Amino acid sequence: MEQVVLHVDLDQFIVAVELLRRPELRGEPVLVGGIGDPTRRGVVAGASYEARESGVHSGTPLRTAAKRCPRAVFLPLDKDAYLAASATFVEALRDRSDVVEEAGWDEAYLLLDTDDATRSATELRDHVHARTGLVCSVGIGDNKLRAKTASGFAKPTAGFTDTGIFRLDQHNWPHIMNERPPEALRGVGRRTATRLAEHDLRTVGDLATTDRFALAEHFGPRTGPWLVALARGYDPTPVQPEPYRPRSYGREITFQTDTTDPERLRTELTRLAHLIADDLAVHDLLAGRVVVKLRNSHFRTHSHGVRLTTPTREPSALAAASHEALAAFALTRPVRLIGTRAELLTSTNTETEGR
DNA sequence: TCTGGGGTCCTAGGACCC
DNA sequence: TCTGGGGTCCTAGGACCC
Repeated sequence: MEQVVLHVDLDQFIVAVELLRRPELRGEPVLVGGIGDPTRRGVVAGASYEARESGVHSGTPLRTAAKRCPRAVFLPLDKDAYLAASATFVEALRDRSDVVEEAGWDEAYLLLDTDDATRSATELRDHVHARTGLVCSVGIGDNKLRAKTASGFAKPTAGFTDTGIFRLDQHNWPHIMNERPPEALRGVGRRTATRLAEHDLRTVGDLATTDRFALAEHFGPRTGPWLVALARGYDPTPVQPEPYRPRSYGREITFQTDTTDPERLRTELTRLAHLIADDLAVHDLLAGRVVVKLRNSHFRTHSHGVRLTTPTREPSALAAASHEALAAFALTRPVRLIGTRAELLTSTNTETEGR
């Protein structure tokens, strides 16, 4: 008997949910994003494997996607449909383990005691498919980081296996990972990879053999050592079965055309503040601070916050605080995006190591 | 690449205090 | 008031993820 961490990741989740109700689109390049209109501002949220062959991925601007893949079928985002599918997915996982941690709509970690991890993973895939109609990839690991990384290799597009299952542990981690770029690590993006390259750290192996304290000098007291641990495949964070507790609720919108009208900004903030107030009321929560975010026509993002004198979820109070925060901006350039976010009262945060 | 919307966490730097 | 050093708290910005 051994205990393993499984990372279960639904394949092309958003598109897969759409195909369940539009089976005639199976095999076609399908792109989901925005309101389904590629002439409007927005990005791709879900791309079918056929569409990805044309160089379109999640995050690609819709306009660009339409140029690269003129045959593509564009569909609007249907958040409620994905939430419903996600709920069924998590139920299916809970049928098989008491320790399940959701990590977004389409992925989760779970702890499993088993005599045969591969067989259990296969059985889990079948069970998820039977309950949801969706296909998933499963990573088996000795911690969350290795399980998550493994599920990436288990994907049909990764070319490692056609079983939908891959295993990473302390024994094969260096062999599989050391020659790859640091961006192969979850948590290392392009910016960090560039900074690492400036220190001649170009592979996971390079990073794994670096002195943690030397790296702390350049990347900060927590981030430096954390990066080295990541490269070695270490991850002390436990699979947390406790329900997720949000720290903030926010809303933002991108204007179809940039605006310079301050009254329009205030009106928009009022509307967004009311939506957030509804969220807080539904969850019976109070805000302690409000932060307004603006993105200008140069795509530079700035924010200003206001502390609430008394914690509240009153729409008028959240709107007033948002307007107060807005007044702190210089407003020298046309505004592309405006948003506001309510930070919840800090419920005595319990310290956990890692990230 | 004319670049959404929802989030989380970390860091630097200033204010303030002793 | 020709001014050190350490600690804490807060804010804005940035990196990253799905």
